[in-house]
Amino acid sequence: MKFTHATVPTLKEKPAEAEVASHELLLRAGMMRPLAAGIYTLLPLGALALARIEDVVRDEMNAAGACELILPTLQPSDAWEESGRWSAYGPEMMRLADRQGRDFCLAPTAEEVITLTVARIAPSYRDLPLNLYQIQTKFRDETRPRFGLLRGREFRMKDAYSFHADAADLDETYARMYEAYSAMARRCSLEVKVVEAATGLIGGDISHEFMVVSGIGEDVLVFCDSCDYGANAELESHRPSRAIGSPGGAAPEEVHTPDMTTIQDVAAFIGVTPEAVIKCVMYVADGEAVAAFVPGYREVSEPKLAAALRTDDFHPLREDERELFGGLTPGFTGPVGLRGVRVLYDSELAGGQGMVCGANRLDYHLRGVDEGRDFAAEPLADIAAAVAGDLCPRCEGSLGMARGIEIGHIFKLGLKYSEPLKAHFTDADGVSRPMVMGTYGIGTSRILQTVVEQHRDEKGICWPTAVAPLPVELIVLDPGNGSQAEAAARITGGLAERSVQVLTDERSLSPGIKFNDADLVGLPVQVVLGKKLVDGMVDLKIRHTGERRDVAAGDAVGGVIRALEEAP
RNA sequence: CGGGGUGUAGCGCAGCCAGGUUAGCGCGCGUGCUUUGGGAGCACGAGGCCGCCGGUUCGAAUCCGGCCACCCCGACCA
Repeated sequence: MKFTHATVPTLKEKPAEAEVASHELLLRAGMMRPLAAGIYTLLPLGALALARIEDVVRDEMNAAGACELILPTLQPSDAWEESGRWSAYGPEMMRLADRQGRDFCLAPTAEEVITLTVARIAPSYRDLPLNLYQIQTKFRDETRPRFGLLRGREFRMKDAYSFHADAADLDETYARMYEAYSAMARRCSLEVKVVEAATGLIGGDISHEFMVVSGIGEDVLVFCDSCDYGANAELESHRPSRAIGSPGGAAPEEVHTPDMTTIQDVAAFIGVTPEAVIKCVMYVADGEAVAAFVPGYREVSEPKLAAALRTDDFHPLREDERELFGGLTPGFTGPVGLRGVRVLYDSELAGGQGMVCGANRLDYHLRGVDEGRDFAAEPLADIAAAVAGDLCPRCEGSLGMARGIEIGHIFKLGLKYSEPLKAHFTDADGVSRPMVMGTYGIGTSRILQTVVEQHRDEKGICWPTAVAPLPVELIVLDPGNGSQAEAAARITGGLAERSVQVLTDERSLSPGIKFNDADLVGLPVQVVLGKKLVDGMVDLKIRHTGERRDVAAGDAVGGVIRALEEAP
């Protein structure tokens, strides 16, 4: 493939829109171009890299016994109405109407459609299990698209759906998908951590996310330093390592705390640590006032709060909603004597003694408050976020935090779709039962950018061989030189016989430009044809190490093959 | 959704505050010559609804209003 034919519009300068390295490099290396927010054209090299990644995914799915199919991307609302997600998915779904005014969406995922399809073609337990997947473009009208392909509104994803006669059979496939996903990441040279995750809009009981640890990740992860426990912060569980409260004993006493609305201020003023203060965060959930209490050194976890409240429709109290709390003031609200609002206490508050909290009176706090005696922490719920140093829920290790890029997510769905969409089968006893389902997604375009994020240096991308758009770039320094052209043809032909594709840069440009473009594009092995060819030598460069070798022109093909075998 | 920022040639930017010649610079692009092992030199040249609509003015890239697009931050921690 010629460099010019591949249209590789490299950029010398960083495009203004690129905030993260991988985004910048994909643009500068001429692999993609933006069309609108979160929507990109993949140019030939980008399309090739995506194809390599999707080949890996396809290969592992097939090896795990799944079969590929193609589902419609344009889907009628009916299916989504039946599952209840037409409304539940909200504004994130791209919706449109046809000329008759019938509602459709551009599919963000495909549980409904696959379930309806399988319901009609697999009536018997003899037809199960099934594991069907597709690799397709998906659409989600993200609140805030960003970081190039990492959070796009149009993106590529492999989505698989499995159907089983019982939960044990689902467990088996789930485990196989877990292994397949690990293998895909490995083959893409991505190091993943698997964490327990919330099931969100997809639903179901159990799910695991495949995360690439990265400072630019949008998810916060919690890990144990001694066992394999790992969880997304949105549902982690932890055991506190610090004690709350303070030495006390006496009855509650009001303290004048003018203008002290932060935990820090109040704790310092009264002479206790934040561990002794009860933090009250005020929310409005489904139009009702909710006071969430957590230890002063922690923050409320809104994803956990949503789970505890059983609603997503809540937000922190706004100025104009104060009357819902009977005029109580943020900063001075506490559990003692609080009435007329819904309350939730973080479990850690149970049994706290000698606590400090808002007095429900402007500019006053209470100290010497004991849970049980002065107020009852009911109901208890896990609504606080973890802090580094908390203890593991499973062992004696302690928890640390990291950020991660979610590349894959697998779910045990159970009956969430098969019941409403009536995906029933007849079991061996002649009884009709809903199928037990699983769903497994992996973002291939997101992997594309994640690979770049994890494999690069100051000069450009360093593609791992397995997913490089092409394995070799051949740089012909003087394309007008007959012997160089001849050698280029011979080497390209020799490599083609071994199924090694070559990107040939035979542009009439100065060498520096071609060298720099080659490093920017980052194919694993570079072959340079230049002056040394007179002495029968060519240069070979290993991109990821920068190592250069002189190789006899006659052995160039062998040299490249050897170099590719060594490259990661 | 809330807040902030930016829209001027393919890319990166200046010009705008203090309105007034043919709207500039670097890179890129075209032609010619010279160059050719890490982003070459000279010469000539092409390329702009100054995001869109409206207003103010003798005159608007510049001032005012509205809209659109893109980017960033935040989504309230008391």
